[in-house]
Amino acid sequence: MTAVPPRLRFAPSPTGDLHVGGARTALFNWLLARSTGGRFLLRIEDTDKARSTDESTRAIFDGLKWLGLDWDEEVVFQGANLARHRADAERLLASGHAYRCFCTSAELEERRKVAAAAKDAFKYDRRCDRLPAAEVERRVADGAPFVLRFRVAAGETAWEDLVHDRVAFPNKDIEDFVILRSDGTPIYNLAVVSDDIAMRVTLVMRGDDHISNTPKQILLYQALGVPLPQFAHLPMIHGTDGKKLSKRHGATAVGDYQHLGILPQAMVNFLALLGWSPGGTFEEVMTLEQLVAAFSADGLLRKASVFDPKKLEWMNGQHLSRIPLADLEPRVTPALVAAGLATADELAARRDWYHRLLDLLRVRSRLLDDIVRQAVPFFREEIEYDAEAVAKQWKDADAVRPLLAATRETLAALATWDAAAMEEALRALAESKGLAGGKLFQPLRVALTGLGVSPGIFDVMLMLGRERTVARIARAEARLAELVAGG
RNA sequence: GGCCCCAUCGUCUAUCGGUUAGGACGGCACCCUUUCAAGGUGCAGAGACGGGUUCGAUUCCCGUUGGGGCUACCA
Repeated sequence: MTAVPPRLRFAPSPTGDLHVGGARTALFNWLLARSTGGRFLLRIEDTDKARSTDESTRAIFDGLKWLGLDWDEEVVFQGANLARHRADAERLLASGHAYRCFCTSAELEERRKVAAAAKDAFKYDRRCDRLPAAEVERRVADGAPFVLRFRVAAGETAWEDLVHDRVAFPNKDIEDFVILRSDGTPIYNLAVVSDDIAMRVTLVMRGDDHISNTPKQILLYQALGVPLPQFAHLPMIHGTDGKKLSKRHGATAVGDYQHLGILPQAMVNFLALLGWSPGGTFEEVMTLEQLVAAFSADGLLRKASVFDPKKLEWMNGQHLSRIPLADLEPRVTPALVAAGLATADELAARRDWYHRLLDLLRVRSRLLDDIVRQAVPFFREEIEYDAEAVAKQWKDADAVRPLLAATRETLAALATWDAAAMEEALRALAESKGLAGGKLFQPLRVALTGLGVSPGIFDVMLMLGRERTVARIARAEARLAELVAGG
């Protein structure tokens, strides 16, 4: 690793939501900064005014904040640095590293088409670089529009990549790329280099789809007389079909996962293990703090990985069960409120009860929504009976009804309302009827929750309280009577 | 087409020349058990292919194949 703490940056263009690929890039930059005492900077690359939007910028901020990735200095908006970009381009022109090109995009496109038809690789032929000085002056005087192209010298451009080791490009394969548009605005590679220099970025870590940009940027650094940063190119994240992650793979924005009920802790943990490994055998479920402690550029992998939603859900279930209740509560409360089950005030008023409920439900949940769904019978006064559960557990209504009645009476007569007392009395009741415990507990579960699935039956009754428990059983008896009557 | 990157179970990965190729997710089975989860145990499942180098290659080199990325006056 670098001797001095590195300065890293995440530089997305605000042309859409923060995607998981971008989030992973941001995460690795952040992780490396936090684990080395370096700095993590954020730059919004909004030089493409046509595609950049404020909503996108906001989505990026929100996504990063949700993930818990904070940045260290003022956000840099690339569009604000136009003057410098332009000055750098002019400097390159003055120093002879760039030249004016009068070819129009229409002409270029035509030549590209011709080359494609002939199955030739198109590369700008430098015709404008061969223009006599007088001709160039004449055209400029005439007001002819021109772009600035970087003059790529012969040779080879290579660098020692932190993840790929040595990567090299023969300069003959790099065309004289445009650095300044005819309207005086900078092209990506120039803007990036100019800004990275200005921000004193020492380590550029980004997706490996940028590998082919790197030799161009290196050439720019050299022409500008500035020492090179280190480069690290991260492998891509693919969809289950092996192709680059895109809309047709379903949820790809971090916001999508937030709404699906994924915890940021799980998202970060899952993403961290895509393209990075601490090596050896290790516990996969980690907190952000543990990730920071374990992270190192040495563990960066080069192979593209497939985004597996199944594992993300498992990871989420793990975090759901492990994080402090105090951290879980603020994630669940809004969902409960949105579902109309309770108000935030009501929940706050019986916080102990609420926390006990969360503790009961989170173990059997993978997504936040699973908690909400299971919480319903604990909040609604009137429960609904799940048809499947009724069909299975209340099949023999004539037998179940008296059993429930006896259960109700037993519970109502209990000296104390605690699990041990319930269990002792109910098991005794079942035994007196010659039944296994389950034969009593299952119909009771349906009576209390309307569902075939719930936390342990004694926990359910404890959470419900004696009064509601008894009332629900009575109501179930009535419902059973209707069923027998053919209702 | 050209250039570049990549290649271990279906997926995420361990292995830094010598292992019965290990773990996790998912799948299956069993255990626990009042249901569902969680947890525990077990089973199936991988070095793309061909050449080298070496006493010995998953590991190093070359090639083939396959996959991916880039190829704009987008970023």
